[in-house]
Amino acid sequence: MLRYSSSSCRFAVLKRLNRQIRPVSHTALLRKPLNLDGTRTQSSNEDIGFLKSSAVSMTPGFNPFDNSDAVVQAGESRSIMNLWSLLEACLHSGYLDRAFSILKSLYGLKSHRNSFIDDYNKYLMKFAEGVTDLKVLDRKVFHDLQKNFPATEYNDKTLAILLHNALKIPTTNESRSEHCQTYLKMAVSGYRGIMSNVDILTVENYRTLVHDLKLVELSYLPVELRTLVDAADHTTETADSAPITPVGAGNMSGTKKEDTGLTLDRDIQSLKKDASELLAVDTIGMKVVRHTLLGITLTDDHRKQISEFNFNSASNLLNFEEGKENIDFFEIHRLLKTEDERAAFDKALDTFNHDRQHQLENRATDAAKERWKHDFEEAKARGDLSIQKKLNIKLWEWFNQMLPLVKEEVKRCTDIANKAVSDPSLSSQEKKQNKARQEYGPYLTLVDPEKMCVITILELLKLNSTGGVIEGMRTARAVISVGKAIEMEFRAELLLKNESHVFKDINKKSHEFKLLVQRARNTFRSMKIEESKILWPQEARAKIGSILISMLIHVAKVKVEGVDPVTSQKVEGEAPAFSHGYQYHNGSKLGVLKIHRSLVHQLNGERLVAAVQPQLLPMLVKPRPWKSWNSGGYYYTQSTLIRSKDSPEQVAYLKAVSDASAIDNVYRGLNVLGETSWTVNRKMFNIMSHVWNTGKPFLDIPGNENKLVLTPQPPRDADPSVHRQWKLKNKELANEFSSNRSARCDANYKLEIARAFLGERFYFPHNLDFRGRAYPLSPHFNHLGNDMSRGLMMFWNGKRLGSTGFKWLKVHLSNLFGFDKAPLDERVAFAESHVNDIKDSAENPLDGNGWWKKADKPWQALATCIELNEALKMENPHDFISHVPVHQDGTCNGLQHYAALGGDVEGATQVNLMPSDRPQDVYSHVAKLVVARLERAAAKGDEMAAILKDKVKRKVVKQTVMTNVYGVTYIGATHQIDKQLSSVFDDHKRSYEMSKYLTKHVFASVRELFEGAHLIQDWLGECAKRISKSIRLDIDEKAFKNGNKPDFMSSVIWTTPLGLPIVQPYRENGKKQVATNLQTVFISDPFAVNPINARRQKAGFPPNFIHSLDASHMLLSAARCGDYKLDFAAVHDSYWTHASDIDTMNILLREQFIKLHEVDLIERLKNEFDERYKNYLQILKIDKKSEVACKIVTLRKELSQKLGRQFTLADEIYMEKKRVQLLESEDPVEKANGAAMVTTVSLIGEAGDVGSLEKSNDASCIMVLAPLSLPQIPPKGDFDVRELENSKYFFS
Amino acid sequence: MSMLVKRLPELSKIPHYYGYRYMLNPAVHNKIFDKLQLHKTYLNPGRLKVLDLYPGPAQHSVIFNNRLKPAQHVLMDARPDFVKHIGALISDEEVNSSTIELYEGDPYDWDSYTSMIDEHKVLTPSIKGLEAIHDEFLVMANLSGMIGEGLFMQWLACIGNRNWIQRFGRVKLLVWVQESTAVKLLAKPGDQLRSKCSVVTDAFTNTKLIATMEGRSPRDSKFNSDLLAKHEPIFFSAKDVWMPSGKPISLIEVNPNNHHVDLDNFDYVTKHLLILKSTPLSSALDSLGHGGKEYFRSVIRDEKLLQKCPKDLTVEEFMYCTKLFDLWPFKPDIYMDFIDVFQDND
DNA sequence: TTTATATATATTGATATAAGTAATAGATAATTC
DNA sequence: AAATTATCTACCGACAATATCAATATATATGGA
Repeated sequence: MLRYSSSSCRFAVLKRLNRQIRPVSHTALLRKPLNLDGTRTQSSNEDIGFLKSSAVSMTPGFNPFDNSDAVVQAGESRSIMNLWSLLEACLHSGYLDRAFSILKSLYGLKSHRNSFIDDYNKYLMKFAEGVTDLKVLDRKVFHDLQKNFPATEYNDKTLAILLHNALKIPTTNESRSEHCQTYLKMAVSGYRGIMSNVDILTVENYRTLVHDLKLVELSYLPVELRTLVDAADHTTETADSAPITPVGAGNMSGTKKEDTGLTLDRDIQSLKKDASELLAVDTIGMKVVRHTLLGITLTDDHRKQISEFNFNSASNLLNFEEGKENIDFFEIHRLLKTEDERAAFDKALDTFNHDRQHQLENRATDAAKERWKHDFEEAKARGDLSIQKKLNIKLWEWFNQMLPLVKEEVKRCTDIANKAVSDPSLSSQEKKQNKARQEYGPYLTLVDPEKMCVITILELLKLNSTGGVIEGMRTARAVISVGKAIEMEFRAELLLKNESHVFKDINKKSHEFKLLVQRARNTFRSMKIEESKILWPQEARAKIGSILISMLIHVAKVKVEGVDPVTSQKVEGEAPAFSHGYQYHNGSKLGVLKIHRSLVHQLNGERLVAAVQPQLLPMLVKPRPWKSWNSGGYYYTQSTLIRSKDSPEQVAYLKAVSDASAIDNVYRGLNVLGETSWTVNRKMFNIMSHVWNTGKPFLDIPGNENKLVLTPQPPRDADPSVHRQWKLKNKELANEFSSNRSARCDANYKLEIARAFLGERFYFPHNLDFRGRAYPLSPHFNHLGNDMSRGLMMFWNGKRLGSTGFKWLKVHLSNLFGFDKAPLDERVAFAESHVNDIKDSAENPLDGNGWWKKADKPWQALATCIELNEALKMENPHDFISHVPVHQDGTCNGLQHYAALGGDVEGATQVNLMPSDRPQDVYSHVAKLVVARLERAAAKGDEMAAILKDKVKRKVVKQTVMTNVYGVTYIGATHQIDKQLSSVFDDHKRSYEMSKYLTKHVFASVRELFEGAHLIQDWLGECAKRISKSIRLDIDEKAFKNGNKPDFMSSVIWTTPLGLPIVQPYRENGKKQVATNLQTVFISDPFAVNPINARRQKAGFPPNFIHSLDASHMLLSAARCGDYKLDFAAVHDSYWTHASDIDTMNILLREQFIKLHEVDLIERLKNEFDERYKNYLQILKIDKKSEVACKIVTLRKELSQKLGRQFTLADEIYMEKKRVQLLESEDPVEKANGAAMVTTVSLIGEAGDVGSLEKSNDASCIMVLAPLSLPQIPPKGDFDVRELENSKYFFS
Repeated sequence: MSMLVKRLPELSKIPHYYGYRYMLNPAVHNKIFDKLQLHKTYLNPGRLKVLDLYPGPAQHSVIFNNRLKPAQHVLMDARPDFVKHIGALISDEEVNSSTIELYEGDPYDWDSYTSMIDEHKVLTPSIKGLEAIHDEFLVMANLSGMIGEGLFMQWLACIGNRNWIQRFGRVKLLVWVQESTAVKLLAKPGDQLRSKCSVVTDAFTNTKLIATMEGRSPRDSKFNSDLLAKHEPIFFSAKDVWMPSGKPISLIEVNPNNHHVDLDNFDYVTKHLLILKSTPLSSALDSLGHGGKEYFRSVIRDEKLLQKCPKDLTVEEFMYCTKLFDLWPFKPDIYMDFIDVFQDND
């Protein structure tokens, strides 16, 4: 983005984008008669995000990197991030001097000047903590702002800090009042501006200002705090409870009534704390998680709340079954009779869960440590310290040995940071070490050493057998994981601290007041947490990770057995549990951290699935709604809206549009997804867990294999090919073993998490991949998982089936069986014809004849069978309360979007965009077309066609048709088809030949069917290619370092209909070696701006664009379903809701699809491109002998002579840049100068039709710069998207 | 022989073939032949069988054939253009040799040898003992192409294993390789490029540098100057080499020795130690397995050895480490020393 | 006290590593002479 | 400016080479004015 003129404004851009470019053709008029009447026009003009957002991201003043000078920014944005994280680290570690010098560096970065005050404020806040005299503080601020950072102005936050300290530092009342008044008077945007800094001021501060000093009116306070501040005043005075309205009444007002019903006093049955209940069913694995998950239920506080509810409302329903499992909230909830009761229960559960969620996210490491300690002490008490120690005992020992080392290291770091001068007496090695400490020291001193130890141990155990290492892990992965985990912990603590700050110095008086504070906290969590945008540099992560790991390596020992090769005696000894070494892979070294075999065996034996990231489990409460690009999801675990693959560019765009609140529709959709409540399907869980415990393979659960056994080595002098086979065989065995292991591990994770969430209500916070598709944040266990995960979960809320629901449930079952290509009534009939099978499957899932196992998706089928069976047992099945999500899947969703874009009538029909009595099956249709082609060819005497023509079935072409949307290449498709055909032909060579031939026909058939779609696909590809080979005028000189061809830097950027800016992240990977304690690791610096990977940009754009559309469709549909209070979930192009709501959802999703495609998206995309990439240049080859070419050559010669050297491409670009700047100038003289200027580019511009001059193959070409021009939009077919309103099988 | 030169322009039509380069100056070949003193090994040429791999233009084959007069001389190549060329060449009366024959097979493929020797019995070398270099079998090869280095390393392993053609005895190899490969193979303790393959070369063979290409400026060879002094290779000009472009090449003579090496352990130890080639053994040994540092420090008394870096170690010292490694009760499983490549099916 | 040169140290870049090219082959980008 | 050589091969979620040394860039010290 260039900033040519300061006066350009968003409005102009908006207008440009909105203009109608594609003339409405006659056919279009015919197609869209409704366009002429007002209602339609209105609906298509309604902006769902695109217009506003694209305008923001293309305003000339906006630069993705937040500053105008692209040359500087690439370097600066990186150093800013590094300085920030270092500043943050230094401040939290209390290195104020160093922090100040960092501040100076930050001040030195001009591009950062505007937000510098925020950094200063952070510093000031810390600085003030150590100040005991207000005057000192005043002087400091004055001096800094006048002398040190004269170009900076204070803001309201600065004042809030001063105010806070004026209230904190002991002084006379007069002086205090005086100071406060002064600060208040200095307000930049009024008292409100100062008062809004709840992260600085505390409730007590507010109270003093309002009630004691009477300097501020209550109404200037943020609305959420007023009640509390008022209440704080009352309680201090009366110590008695005044009736208080709950804070954050906004979202709770509906339930206020129950609140009074649940008075908080009296008869609190203190329930016995019973730790053993947690362990009863425990296979030792997952204790950490389980403890974290379940342990929190133990506190009396929680029980109190539950029991209060129990006592008052439904005493006979609450039933703590001692010694079994956690409370089955789901069961309780399900059995409640009235809506009121449910609401009350929900509310109590919510309060309870808010607390648990808090614990879950914050106390994970402590919980693990406690577990180890507990086991250790138990063993000690028993006097059981056998050689084969239990794992936890070992871990506890390691922890205890590691801790002093870590503390020592932290101390050294602190010393060095404070001393700063290095002792000359030290050896060069020590000096080097100290230097390194200076770098990582600040990061290492942020988190409690105890926590760091626990994190290190857990991370390493978790990484066992990852990364293809047989008994261990990759070092690079390990150090970064540990570093990241430390950072995460730090950030969680920080968020926690920030949150508590406002409530810090409240005198907790009464129970009521405490509760009030509690409530306020909860609202605050979703309200006012300022997320940090700071990320630690990878380098810092790797460094502290390696420090910690090397300390663990040093202390962690295991008992080992071996055989003395001389005496053949068994020998026992002790060896490090972890060992750092290397392995080769294809001649590249790979750092590995091996775990000793005895420990690996122990880990397998104890089935420890160490610490699922406890921060990333499903949530017990509704996720924090998305409000901005980095605020939403978990409460204390920072997550960003988009999983940008280390692409600061997209983040910058996102920030801009997010700040302009242009993507609220995205948030709405995501929040609906997050609000869907789930629970574990207990029946399914029991079945699976039974199967699991047998250890035998079952469906997609692999069996339990103990250890890897390799084949024996062939004799030394066997032929080399024999040796090779042996090695291959072993690799295969290892591969099989480890993939089996990881599959089993994965299933184990799923089951353990499900176990922990039995009877719970939980939610999935979502975020987006870079194209806008939504994914749950929690890995392992979520509804995007495999059939097993999906079978394990169901909606928390139940809904009565009703007649349509009953029907849809049957259809669903039929679909799960793969019987989804028939009309709906046939699918219903299919289910009905299997009533007995359903009954048998549901009642004897494992011992019966296992009909359900034959389904495509057996686990989900079984879950559905169970529900259907229950329903059928009822007198009126329609009364059955159903929880199973029923799916509606788009048939080839990518093709559906393509067909809508391209307007192919035939294609649209085949993917069910057109109403039809029967669902169309595009794969069969393509197969038919291919056969037709082959027959024609065979008739002409083509032998291959004759052989193939009766071998082409649906299955043969399916994958290729499917992947065609993703831009599968000819060669890739050949492989796919070869896989199918290889069973037909025994000769590999021949089958490959046939595949090559057949692929051509399949491609041609698909192209024929979706002609418009393919033209669009090609067009998208061509655009991407040209864009990624275009040159920005303000290109970095460094980009020219290798010759006359610059590195291309522009990625394809577009805005989705919802306004989400997408930046394709494909760049060359810029990994570098970073030295750590253990080894150097090869990692990429996320802030490096590398040249574009043009190939991937091109190949990725068509599918990504389509995906961005289907993502938009999904989010729109989600939001709509949210409006209708449906429980909604989605897996990209499969939309889920209750059986009874399917009809509604079907209407809504069609409506949204139409809305999405009513606008000519392709045309709009072209406009956006034209706007965004205007003034970009491309390199063309044109005919040497053409007139323009001659002119250019002459000009180049002239300029070269004037310059006295070769006139380079860089010079040409620079010259053109000058011209454009002049042209866009305000000054008429400059403008005229610009117009008069002749550059090589302007010559091309004058020549007009450049395309005709293009020559690619001939030697008689010269390379010239031309303005970037994109190809014309391909013509559109006649399909009208509104047809699908009545298409039954569009989604089904 | 003059006709061979005549053939050159014709040859230049053959497309570039993955980096292979051939010396095409008869004079140089003759010089090389003189230097090799092959008659000292092959006292009875009447019983000598020669296997010539990737002969390409086969100029050297003809020259060697004429001077060595072996009983049988098999050229193995599979590249169509060269096969055609060789076919024409051996039927040319000027060549005048009844002993040269072509076996069409890919020398890269292990099966080519088994089928040629065991199945079709085209070439049946005698089996000789390990006390001396095989005196009735000679293998020549041109591995100057880009796959050449890899193939040579495998042949080296075959020398260790005594399989492949080395199962017939200690068979001498005359191999054209890229200069960089020769440098690697011949690196001595202390050299920058001392690597596993040079240790292995030292351990299994007695290898000599016979000829190498002159650098652009004379004597800026990558070879160590002591090495040049010791081997006194023949220097030839790049102009005598076809293709005109490509990397410089060298000719080495490999004489397998009668080794007694604990192959697998030796392989593991050298491989791992040489990763940290400039780290003193006292630290580097730790990367051999859990507790490596402690073990080796307890068994190696020689402090001076512990302070040496792997790149400075002699073969004997590596053997010593291997021995100690073998005696280590807690040594790691050396057969699990590979990465399980990440690959997902379907 | 200031500027120029020399030396020390940090950063960057190049190269080697292992040793069947997984069972398959064609298009296209990159590099080199 | 042509020919050889390398890369990649369907999208996303996804998950990563390293040791060593030479050469260059930057910082520090020194010396001279």
